[in-house]
Amino acid sequence: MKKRPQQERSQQMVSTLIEATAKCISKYGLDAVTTPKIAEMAGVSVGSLYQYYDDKQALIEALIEQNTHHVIKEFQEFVIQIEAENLDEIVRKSIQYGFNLLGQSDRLFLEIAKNWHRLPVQKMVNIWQGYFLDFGRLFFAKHYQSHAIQNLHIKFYIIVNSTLFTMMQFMSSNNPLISQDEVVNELTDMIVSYLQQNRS
Amino acid sequence: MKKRPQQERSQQMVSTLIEATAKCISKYGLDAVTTPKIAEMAGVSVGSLYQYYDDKQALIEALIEQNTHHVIKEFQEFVIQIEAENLDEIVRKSIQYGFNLLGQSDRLFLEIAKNWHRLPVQKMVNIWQGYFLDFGRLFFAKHYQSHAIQNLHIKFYIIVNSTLFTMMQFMSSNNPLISQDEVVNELTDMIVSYLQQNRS
Amino acid sequence: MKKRPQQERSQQMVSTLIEATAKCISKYGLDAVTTPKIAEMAGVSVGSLYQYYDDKQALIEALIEQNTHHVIKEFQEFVIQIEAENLDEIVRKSIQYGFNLLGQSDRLFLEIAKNWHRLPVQKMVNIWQGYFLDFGRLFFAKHYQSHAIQNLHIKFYIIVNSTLFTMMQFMSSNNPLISQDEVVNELTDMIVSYLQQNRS
Amino acid sequence: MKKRPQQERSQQMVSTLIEATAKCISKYGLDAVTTPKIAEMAGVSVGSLYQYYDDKQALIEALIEQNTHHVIKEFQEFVIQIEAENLDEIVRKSIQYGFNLLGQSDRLFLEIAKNWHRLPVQKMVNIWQGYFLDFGRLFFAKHYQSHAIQNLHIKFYIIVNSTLFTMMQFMSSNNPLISQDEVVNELTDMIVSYLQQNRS
DNA sequence: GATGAATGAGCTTTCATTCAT
DNA sequence: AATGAATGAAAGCTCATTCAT
Repeated sequence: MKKRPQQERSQQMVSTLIEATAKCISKYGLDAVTTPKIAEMAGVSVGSLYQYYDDKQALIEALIEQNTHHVIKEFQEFVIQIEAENLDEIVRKSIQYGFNLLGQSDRLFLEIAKNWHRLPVQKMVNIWQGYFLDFGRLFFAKHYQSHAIQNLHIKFYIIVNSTLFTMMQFMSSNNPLISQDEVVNELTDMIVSYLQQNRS
Repeated sequence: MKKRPQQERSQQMVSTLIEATAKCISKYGLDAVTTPKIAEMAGVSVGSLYQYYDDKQALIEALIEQNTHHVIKEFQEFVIQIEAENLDEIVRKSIQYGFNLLGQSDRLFLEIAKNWHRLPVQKMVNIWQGYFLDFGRLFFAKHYQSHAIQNLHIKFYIIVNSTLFTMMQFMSSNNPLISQDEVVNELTDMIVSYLQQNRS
Repeated sequence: MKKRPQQERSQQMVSTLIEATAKCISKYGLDAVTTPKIAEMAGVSVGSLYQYYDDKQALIEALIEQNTHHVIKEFQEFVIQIEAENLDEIVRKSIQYGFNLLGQSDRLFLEIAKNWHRLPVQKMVNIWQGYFLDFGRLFFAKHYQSHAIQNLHIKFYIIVNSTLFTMMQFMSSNNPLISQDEVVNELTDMIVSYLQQNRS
Repeated sequence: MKKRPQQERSQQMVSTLIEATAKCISKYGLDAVTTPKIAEMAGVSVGSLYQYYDDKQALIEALIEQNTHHVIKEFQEFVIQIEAENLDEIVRKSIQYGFNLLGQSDRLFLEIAKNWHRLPVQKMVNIWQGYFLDFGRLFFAKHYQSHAIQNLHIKFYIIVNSTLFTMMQFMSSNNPLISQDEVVNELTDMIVSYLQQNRS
């Protein structure tokens, strides 16, 4: 961030700008977002935008970062309250939760997901993976003490990427031959069988 | 396509343009490709480009389509000559093949993969899935006659998307903690355990 | 230059653009010249400007260069036809010629002279100095054979810079206490006495 | 100036602003100086800047004026203590002094010199000339009583402008073929021979 | 008086597309 | 059919200046 705001209304401005950016991405898609559009959506001048962010990219990154933290926090709270000792159920509910997330918030998450490689989402993915990894270790320690799982970090890398992209792809293409429930079921099956493979 | 070229000269032009587009994407990246650059690379005028394609998008679509057919054809030939009756080996070799494909061809496939959602790749994915589906049915009919696999088309939808994106993500980010072999192994494990789940 | 024009009308365009740039500098001053103004003055679109020149700076440089060559050529022709074997007269007439040059052509030369250090005028100055140097050597060889002048290149460096800037300064400030003729006289005196110093 | 500050606080502010302007010109160059940068450098708000100066230009003018007075005063003190009755030596030492001035003080004087025409330097030049004129009259009255020098004010106009610009040009361009000492020598020669011309 | 957030006209530059030749 | 010069809307960004606090 370019400037550490010193008055309260600056905080307001930062919020307004990020919110406007989110709205613009939802409305126009990431490719068509422009600084004039963001400024207009925020009801401020272009100049103001550049008082707070070095450039357009910095603004979008701020949005992503803010969102990631928000989403992960919510997801953590969600997972904690899952009352399931069963891997299948945890996975299924998590995927379900992910679909809800992608489905709400207009196209925002979808746009982010689709533009993956041009956004600083790697950071976000790493956080997610780290989180899953911790969670996974705990879970497996508790339920499958006998066997430590090999390569857990690679497995989670593969699961996270596979799942996110398949979900995103499904959401963007409105495939009429497959229902969302089916995708949830099958993804769950895939993940669970993968993790339980070699397990007695 | 604007025009169904029926003369050899036109066919030649179409080929040249598509080839030039491929080279430009490889050289500059999809974002930086411009019609003047393509025309220059092809050694023709911009005007000619627009004689054969309505717009830039149409030209890129043509490239994708042509490429898909080409790649699938090559892949089919590759699969046929795999001398393996073992699911694990088939999957492993196919993924290996995919990595080779992404790795070679300059950046072309990688650029396509990364820009997935902005390209008419759905068509391509559908073709892939159709192909896999046919292949899968044959394979399972032969080896696991006893049990028809439920939801095979969904399973392949999930496998194709999961695999392609994970591979692409791996190729674009140069993750130093994970090796390509590990990704091949784990993806293979995931797919195989998924397909063999519920199987005695 | 960005593009080697391949059609005749391109040559026309290049001329038009340079001419328009000259007019704009004359009209608005170098600081206030903008690409839209140049394009408008030329009666073409901004885009055309960028087809022929990489950027605004390149266009201005082209103008300077063209002008330098033009002016030096004219000056050479002027000097040749001075029928004077007398140093004083040659210098006086040259300065007179310079004033005429600065005085005509709207403010163009004046603006160039004033913005000296931000323009690629060094090249131009070097050309001028080289020219003067050759001329000077010939002149002194002819008239003052007995004594070679020491440090002729430095002397010309000092004379060229002193004269050009004093003239420019005089032209821009409209000093009411000094007349142009007086400046011509005194500059001539200074130069001549400088060059004839130590001479019997 | 917008406001004649009569309180000490204001005097302080004026000084601070001018000093900050000088620092900014040294640091960024005249072209890249902005009012926010000046305010920041001064440790005050932009608003305050505009409380004391109508606009950026006025502030820079104030800096120039203050500096001129300061420099001239120092120069006077310098000249007084030159113990030389010889014109050559006085001129030489003065030019030497000027080079030291341009060379020190970061880029400030150089920037001023280079941007000559956009700054209210005329006033400064006039002051210099006035000073030199007085000095010159005294000097010539003392040493060359017999002949009053004609056109002394014009001669000094020409000398001041010639010298300042040649020095500035030399400082800004780092000409590798000419040394500073040579420039000092030749300028001195030029000025001295000019002033002593027609003198027995 | 002092602040500094907000402004917005205006700059340079790009590139898909057109159309006279 | 082929050409490529010309287009111009629109992008990202800057900064002197203002004015509500």
